[in-house]
Amino acid sequence: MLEPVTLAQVAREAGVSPSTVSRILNGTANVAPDKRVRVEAVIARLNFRPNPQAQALAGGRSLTIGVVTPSLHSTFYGEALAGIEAALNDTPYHPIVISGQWRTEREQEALNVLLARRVDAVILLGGIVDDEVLRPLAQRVPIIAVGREVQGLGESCIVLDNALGMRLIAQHLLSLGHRQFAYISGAERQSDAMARKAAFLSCLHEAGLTPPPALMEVGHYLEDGGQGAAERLLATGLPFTALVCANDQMALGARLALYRAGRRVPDDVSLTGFDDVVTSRLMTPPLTTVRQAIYDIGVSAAHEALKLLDGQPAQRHVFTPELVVRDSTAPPRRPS
Amino acid sequence: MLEPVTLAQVAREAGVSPSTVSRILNGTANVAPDKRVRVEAVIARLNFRPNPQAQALAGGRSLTIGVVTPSLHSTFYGEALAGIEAALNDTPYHPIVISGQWRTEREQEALNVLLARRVDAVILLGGIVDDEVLRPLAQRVPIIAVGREVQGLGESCIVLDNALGMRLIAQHLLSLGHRQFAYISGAERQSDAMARKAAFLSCLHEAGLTPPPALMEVGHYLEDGGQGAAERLLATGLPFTALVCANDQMALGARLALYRAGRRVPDDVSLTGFDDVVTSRLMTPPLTTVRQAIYDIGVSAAHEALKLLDGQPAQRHVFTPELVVRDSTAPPRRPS
DNA sequence: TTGAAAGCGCTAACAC
DNA sequence: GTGTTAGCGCTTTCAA
Repeated sequence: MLEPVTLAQVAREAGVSPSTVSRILNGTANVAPDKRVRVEAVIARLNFRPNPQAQALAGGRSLTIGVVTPSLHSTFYGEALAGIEAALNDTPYHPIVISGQWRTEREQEALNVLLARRVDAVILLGGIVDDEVLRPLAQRVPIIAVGREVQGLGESCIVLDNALGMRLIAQHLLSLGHRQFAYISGAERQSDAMARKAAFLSCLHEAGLTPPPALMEVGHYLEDGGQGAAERLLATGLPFTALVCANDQMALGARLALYRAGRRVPDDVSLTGFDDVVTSRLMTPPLTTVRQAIYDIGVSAAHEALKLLDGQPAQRHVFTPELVVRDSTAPPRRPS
Repeated sequence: MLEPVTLAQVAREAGVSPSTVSRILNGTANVAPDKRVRVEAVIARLNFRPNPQAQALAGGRSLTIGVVTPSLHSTFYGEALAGIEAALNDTPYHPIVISGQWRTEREQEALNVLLARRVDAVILLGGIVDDEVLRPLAQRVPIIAVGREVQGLGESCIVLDNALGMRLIAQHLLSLGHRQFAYISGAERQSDAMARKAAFLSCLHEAGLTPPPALMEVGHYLEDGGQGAAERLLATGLPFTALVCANDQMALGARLALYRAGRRVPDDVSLTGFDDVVTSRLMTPPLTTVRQAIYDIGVSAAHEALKLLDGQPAQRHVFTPELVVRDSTAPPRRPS
């Protein structure tokens, strides 16, 4: 195992002091052109890269940004991670990602690990950990929350207009003539899940409709949850011509339940999602949903983190969703 | 921003020297029981966690394992990442993941960044970077290659029996009575893609069949690639009753092309994948494929990396795939 | 068994 | 502009 080159070696070879090399590396101060040229040549020749651990220790910054995601193998959060990584690409910062695996205590531990690693900032993707936990943490490190409102975190939340998104879906289905709805929600403790559900219900109320409680199910935003919920909905025997899912992943699970039950989409049941993850356009039939520019949201989150680190104030973002009509919705066969 | 607790503070509060605290932390030497108790109490009270940067600098190990993945939002590699993360969970090591975005130069850069970060080992998931690049790297840091053979890397490759997997698929379709096949392959430069293709062709030859070259397409292992390839296959006008895809993601894309073309699955065309990613059982119809325990492969990769770091020799793993028959395959309607 | 002291590779005052 | 000098928080000889 070859030993890595150090800054001291570079300095020696170039006949300058370590500080000069450091200054050139960081642009901290002016350096005479001839020395700069000499040093840069040596750096290139030796293929020198500064040791980030040493930089972190000496500089008090670790040049890393911690990211907590509920899951590493989620189509949805995966896109956000890709956006974050891309946005950090041309900066000295690097993301370090830990998953909370949809469990509160794991998420807590993930945050602790990141703190121990002395990350310079934290980006929290969704997540189920309590606001109470986050607030004290925000005293130790700048936090950007994505897809959730954290009371007391001020402007550093990046959210989607969930109510608008769900209204677009509901109005689309209502205008197709649907009157009998079933709904699969995310978990109670997730603020965006509650926002979507509330918007759905209020839209229906405005149209003079109230879905029976038995047709309001919970699927925890996961594929399996959506499948189970759809199975329970079908088992009620209650009629519905449209099945509204609070995210695309649950719609995918629900699709399987409908397939197994022999219900055709959209002929027998119209199906909708929320998020427009990459795989939704590949479903059979392609899914009508609401586009949440999750990759861009990831990019924004990274930018906000960088701004915070640069001493600038964070700026609240509210992304606007967009209806994407595909083949999974159609007028009900027998309008009731 | 509260200042983190340091080892020196702990030592002072407990009335011992820093070295003693360090020894307790690392189990490096025996410590008198009473001091140990006192120190541990202080650690707990102050919620002290050692600074990993400082540990890295002083100890010469960064306690991180670099992971290079082609993509952060891939159902397939996402599972592997989850496996790696889980396996490292109860160790002092942490993964740091960088994506190569399916581009050689990015992958190279990812490896360089990880080296600069002084990772203690590297796990390379698939990837398209040349073996030539990997071999010198292996001198600087232990490397585990997953899903590809790297000549010269010795035992530290974890692979799947691709030939067996493809044989299972081909034999399944042949036994259903299919005689007219189309095939969508991964890229030329990926050794596993070539292994699967070779196995497919040899299986067909044994059955006395040779698919026309126009029905052998390339889809680069991605959804869009599969869709495009399937569109080109359909455009040839040549008949085929079974469409074999070298991975599930391409099968998903191909499914959309078939849907758009009005070809029913499996009535008009039987469709198969490879990998059994989590979403394949959720396709409409659920996909017949070959299961590659990718999560477990991730776990193994992490274990091998830990063994290497522990000075033990790596051990070559060859995982055995398993046929998973679902609804996307059926006998051809008009056996030709 | 324990403490003192040196040093990991770098940055940042501080002088010159 | 540039070099010298202290550390950053930890581990690890080396003595005691």
